Amino acid sequence: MIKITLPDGSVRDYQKGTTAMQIAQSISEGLARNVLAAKVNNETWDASRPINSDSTLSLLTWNDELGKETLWHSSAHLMAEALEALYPGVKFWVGPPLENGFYYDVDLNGHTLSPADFEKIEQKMLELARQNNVYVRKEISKQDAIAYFKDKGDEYKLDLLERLEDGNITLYTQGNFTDLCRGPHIPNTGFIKAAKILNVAGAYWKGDEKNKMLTRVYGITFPKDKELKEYLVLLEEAKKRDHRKLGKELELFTFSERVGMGLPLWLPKGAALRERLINFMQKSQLKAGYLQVATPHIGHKALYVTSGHYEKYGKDSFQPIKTPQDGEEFLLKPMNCPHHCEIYKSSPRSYKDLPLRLAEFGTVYRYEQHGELHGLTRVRGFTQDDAHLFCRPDQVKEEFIKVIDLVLHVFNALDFKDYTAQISLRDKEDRSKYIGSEENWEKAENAIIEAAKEKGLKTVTEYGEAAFYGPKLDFMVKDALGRQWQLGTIQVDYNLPERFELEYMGSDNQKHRPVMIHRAPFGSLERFIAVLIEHCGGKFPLWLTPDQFAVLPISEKYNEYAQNVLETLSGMELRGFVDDRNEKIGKKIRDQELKKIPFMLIVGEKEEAEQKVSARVHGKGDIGEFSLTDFASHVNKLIENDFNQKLNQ
RNA sequence: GCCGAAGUAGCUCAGCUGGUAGAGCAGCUGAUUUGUAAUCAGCUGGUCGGGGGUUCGAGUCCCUUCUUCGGCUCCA
Repeated sequence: MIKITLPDGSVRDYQKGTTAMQIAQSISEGLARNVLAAKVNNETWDASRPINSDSTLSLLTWNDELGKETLWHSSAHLMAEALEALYPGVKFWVGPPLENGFYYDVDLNGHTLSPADFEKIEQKMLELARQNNVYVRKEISKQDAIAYFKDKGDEYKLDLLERLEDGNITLYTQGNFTDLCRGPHIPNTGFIKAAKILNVAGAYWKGDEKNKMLTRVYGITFPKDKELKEYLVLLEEAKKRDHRKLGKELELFTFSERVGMGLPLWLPKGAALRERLINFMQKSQLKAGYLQVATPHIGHKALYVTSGHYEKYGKDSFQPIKTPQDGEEFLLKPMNCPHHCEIYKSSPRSYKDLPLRLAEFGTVYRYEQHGELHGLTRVRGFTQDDAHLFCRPDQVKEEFIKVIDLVLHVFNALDFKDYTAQISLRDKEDRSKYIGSEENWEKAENAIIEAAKEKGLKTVTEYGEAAFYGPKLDFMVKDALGRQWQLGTIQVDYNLPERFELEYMGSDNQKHRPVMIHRAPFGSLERFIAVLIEHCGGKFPLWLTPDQFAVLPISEKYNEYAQNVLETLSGMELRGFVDDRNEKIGKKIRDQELKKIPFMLIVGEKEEAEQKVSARVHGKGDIGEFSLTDFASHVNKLIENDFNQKLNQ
């Protein structure tokens, strides 16, 4: 007999070799019907795998992340089986589960796949699923595994096998499909009741652009058809929040082929929103002891040779601009730090001057590959809320922590709760990608790790994500469709001060080298606004929104009063406009609702007589009559409360 | 840059197997003077992304190029 400890702490005795599924059955039939996999001593196992020793056990269902993961992983196998049935000769690389669904990388062996084929694949998957085929686990010797895939002619699996240790190799078979796989899997294909192929895309084999491109087929499955329908509705809703769509609808920004791809043009409403964000940041920075500087859009090539950027990115940047007569080379600035280093150098610095915090909303230009451009989130010209802090080595941690506070202040003010703090360190394998001494990197990486720890940030650590001159703490936020983007970034840098030979006079009357911290809470204003738009679905916070109100006269007879209302409210620092089109009030309301204007102020005979407005809230409806001063204080109070509430969290 | 898909009026889209472009909204003009999510009528508007080709004839077929979309690679 073995002792099985369940999550509630209870201990039960079972026969040696009992499976999680049998244990589930012993608890309740209903539970057994929903068990997808099991966690045995903290390892995820097949529910059908015999347990041979005392263990802790939790049963995984669709409600567990790991349960979902297992179902989707098994679904990838099911899709592979369907693909193999439909397209003979396809070869398989890997097919992992994702946060939402799964994919499989396949070599279609000359076949092509397009959205028109999706339904066929879905149908095949469901047909196979209905066969309730069991996922059979089989431990196999490396030799036999190699023989199997050699016979099948699947060189990708052979490549995978090369790196696996003998004695640790398992195959899973369901129906007619056998895959090299660590598992675990759901008990049988019958758990998969709904399937949707989402899209296909190319993906380099092993993620290396020198390799062949495989076809990545994305899909998602559910244990109930209803859940698939709900998911598809959710996807549609998410698409409505896409900043590219809303940016057009709300007249925030546009692009022009003639101006050039990836070069956003800010329309008046978008520019106003941008300005407001800049003001907000400037105020926050002023309080935090920053000094505003301004530098030009180009810099001499020598500047970037010094910084190391030229060597690292010279080929992949916009190429130098030459002066007509002496052929001097200038680069569009891809970042502000070299300019700021020169500002630092413009005068001798004392230890008493530090930290020196130089801030600039600097517009920078980077050559992004054609296929990379994406709305406002990936562009070729963008504005950073950049600043560089020059400090003494003993100030690094404190300064770093202050910057974290500033970033969190900004995220809080804009209600960004769902972010990931990512510590981006060097590639463990390849150090050739970075400049600077081992010692400096050690110091910089430790500074970040310690500061993040001290602030109690929940972090994930990614190796190979550091900048070439230093490690970073990046704040990642997801867009409407779940794609993750880097917004805020903080970087500790011991290298640029060395390259620019930055110095300060210490209390010991000796020259010392300062440490630099690069930081940008928004990161890029363009990207930040993109994520902000998706985050609030175009319904911006009142303090930020381009137009806070629209005055809607009932008929043209009240246009003049409407103008007076606008002027009065504008005088009270509120923003809005008059909709004096020759339209009925219902039409005006509808249009301004669609434009997501927070307040609609309806004025007619009664309002004019009483010198009032009838206010209506976006998405809610009529909230009654206000005098103009009452309305202004109502709005200001809402803004104030909103801020206090958020910033006190 | 790579793989795949798409590009028709300012916007959203229709246009079957090739027979000389169509709707709604927006815009303009007029009527209406309106009370809480679309007043009515008329009009304007497109070298169907660009270039080349096949054909008697191309939005539709072929080639090429640009842009956009979904990913991959990259991201100072």
